Amino acid sequence: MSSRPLRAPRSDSRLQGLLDVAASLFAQRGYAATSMRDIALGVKMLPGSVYYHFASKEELLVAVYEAGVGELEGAVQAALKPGAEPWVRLEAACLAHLQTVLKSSDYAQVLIRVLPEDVPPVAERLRTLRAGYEQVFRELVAALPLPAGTDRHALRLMLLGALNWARFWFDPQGRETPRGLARKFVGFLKEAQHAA
Amino acid sequence: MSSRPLRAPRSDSRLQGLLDVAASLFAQRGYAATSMRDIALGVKMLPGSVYYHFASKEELLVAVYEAGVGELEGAVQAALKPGAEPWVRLEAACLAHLQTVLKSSDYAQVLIRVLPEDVPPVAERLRTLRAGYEQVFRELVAALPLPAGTDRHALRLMLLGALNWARFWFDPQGRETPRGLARKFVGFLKEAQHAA
DNA sequence: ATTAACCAAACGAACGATTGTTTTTCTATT
DNA sequence: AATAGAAAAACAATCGTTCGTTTGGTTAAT
Repeated sequence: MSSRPLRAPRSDSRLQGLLDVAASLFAQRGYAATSMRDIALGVKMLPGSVYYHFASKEELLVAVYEAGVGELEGAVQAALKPGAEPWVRLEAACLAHLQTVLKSSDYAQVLIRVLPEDVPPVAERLRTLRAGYEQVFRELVAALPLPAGTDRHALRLMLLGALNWARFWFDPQGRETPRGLARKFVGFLKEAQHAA
Repeated sequence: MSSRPLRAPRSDSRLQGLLDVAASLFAQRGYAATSMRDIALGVKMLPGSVYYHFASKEELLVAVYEAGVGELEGAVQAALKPGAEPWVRLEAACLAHLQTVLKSSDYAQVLIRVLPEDVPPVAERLRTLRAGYEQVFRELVAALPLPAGTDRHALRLMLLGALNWARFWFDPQGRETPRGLARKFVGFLKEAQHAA
């Protein structure tokens, strides 16, 4: 039954704008320092009206987190050429990650800025979302031709840590570019001997 | 005149306890999510009494930050043997940094958890404090025997990023140890060729 | 020795502002 | 006529902070 598909949400709905502003503020100020009023005013809504779209501040954050994972996964997948060498693929993924986090996406920045443990009621869902994304890097690192005994777990965490931390010092106006960083970071690891 | 030295501050003062609790809560929950009431209750004071010791929440954070820098600098300096090889010295510094941040010191964790930009009124002071500490790593990286053309700036930021990010995934109960991490992280970089 | 003065340290109580959220009412579109 | 979407107004709770007062120990003059 119910042959008619549910009516598509009104095209000019401000839901998207709401998410955008929330992502922007969460990314800029963090979760606790961002109020529902700030978000509402950002889309010229009244504070209470936000609750028509989201049941709580936490749920709003989860929605932003989901969009962030989506953007990151999309960017990384789009950058991965299937046939390429493992090291080239890893560098491409790092570049996509850096570009998304450092420039294009407030949503992706929230993934780095807001920690799951900051919001206990939804911490587990946030952790799951994040872990889902990081799975890509697990596979990329697993495919690397490395000396036996190399701790791939540590290598992945080192690389992701370096990438994520870049958010805190990277200056878009500066000389450093995401491309240069990705090349150097991966380059530092590439030819190491990795003695156990 | 007034030959007598000023009376020493009362030994059992609760100022230290106040700082300890503030550091612990800031490290655990972040700055915005920690209230002056939480801190005061932690030392069984009333909220207003905290203002006898610190003019504002921001100043309290600065004091914690200063103590954090002190602990980190102390730990790293103590770990550095003057004569040792550059790579050995770097690894020792990383180990000291990791141990302090991951285990012993709430104060040091605040340096990682609370970003200068989170507290605009004192952001510049926080940045200065942090930069002062990181100077040690500048020197350590500068002393490394590396191929000409290696970007030491990027190498330092990669290493520090990896170290700092460890705070977000490290599990004290797990198999990984600070010592093992320091050895692996530095090891990954040590024998790379670092093509420009 | 006694007392008056002082001062660090904290209490107790409140301030106005802001927080996340709820409820009820209105309005535009279908 | 029905409903999605937002306005309007308020709720209790909590926020950082201020202020007048009290306490207890130390110092200095009697």
